[in-house]
Amino acid sequence: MNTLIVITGPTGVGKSEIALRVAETLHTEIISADSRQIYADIPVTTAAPSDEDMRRAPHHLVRALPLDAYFSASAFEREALNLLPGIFSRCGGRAIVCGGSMMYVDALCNGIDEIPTISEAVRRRVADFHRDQGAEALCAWLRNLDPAYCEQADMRNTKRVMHAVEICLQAGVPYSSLRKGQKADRDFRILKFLITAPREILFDRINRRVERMVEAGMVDEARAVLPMRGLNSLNTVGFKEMFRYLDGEWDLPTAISRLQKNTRVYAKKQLTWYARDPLIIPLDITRCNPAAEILKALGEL
RNA sequence: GGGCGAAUACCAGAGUGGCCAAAUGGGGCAGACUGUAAAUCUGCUGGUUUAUACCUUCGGUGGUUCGAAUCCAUCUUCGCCCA
Repeated sequence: MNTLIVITGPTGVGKSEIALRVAETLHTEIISADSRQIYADIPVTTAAPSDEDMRRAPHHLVRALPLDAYFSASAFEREALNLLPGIFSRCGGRAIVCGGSMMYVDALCNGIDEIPTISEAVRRRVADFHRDQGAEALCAWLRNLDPAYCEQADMRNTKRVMHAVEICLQAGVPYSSLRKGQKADRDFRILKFLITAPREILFDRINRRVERMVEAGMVDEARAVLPMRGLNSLNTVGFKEMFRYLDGEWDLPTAISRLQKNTRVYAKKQLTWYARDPLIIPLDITRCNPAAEILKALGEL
């Protein structure tokens, strides 16, 4: 049976290097599960794999899309499922997925419900309604369209409420009727590893990595994309802080320390998400050699 | 030496007699999560295992008062001003 090796974990923990080592040893390829590294032109801020990394092992879904391209967890699922058969056949039945976008990994491992893609017209209609009528009216609208979803939804999370309304309008049926929550059957085995480190060590790595990013030209990268700041791909830890620096709102040291802090918060959020995954195998970088452990686990199959 | 001002929870900073365990922001902690997810949202943040409850807090000490972070006296420290 083919095996998918999933290497995930909080930002800055060192997933990429581990994935590279495993890929080199197994002569296989890496699919990136990263919602920001998939965009081209922002490699510094997203800590995307370097050209050198890409020479060490073939990468997929990295530095590939223009910043204004739409992408999502379900698009990732589709793209990854399309790529896997080729990689399995080229690489002895093994492939690596490496990345910290929790929902992407989830969509690939467990599947994600079939939901229509929202048209630009619907999106605008809902956004305009929210702008003109406010959040409460939006909730009332959703209660009308899909009372069942409202029972379980966090109605204070306006973005989710908007999205639910969009889906109801686009699909013509209540969103809740599309939410099956059914686990997908995959025709490959999944081995999922969580690369972790004690909090102080992880946070220290993050702080230092941010400093390295700034040295590597993060400010220039942000300046170059500043005119496109409204794009979702740039609604990202790193750009948010650098834009405020470029606006003159913060000085550089302030922007850097806020960026470090926001990255730490993001890492914590990732850890919270992974904590509830019963299938994930934790590998602490201070207590083992993760690449070796992964190879060992594969050998035991 | 004289005059004035300030001292509040991890930090900054409101509060100037009861509605104050004390606004707000930052920081910290915890959590949610099926479609742009590095997004978005939530809770906690003096102690007491629960609390519309009790206890200990607003620089120190001593007062006034039924009641003080808030008023008075005094001390300490820090700013500013006149010498």
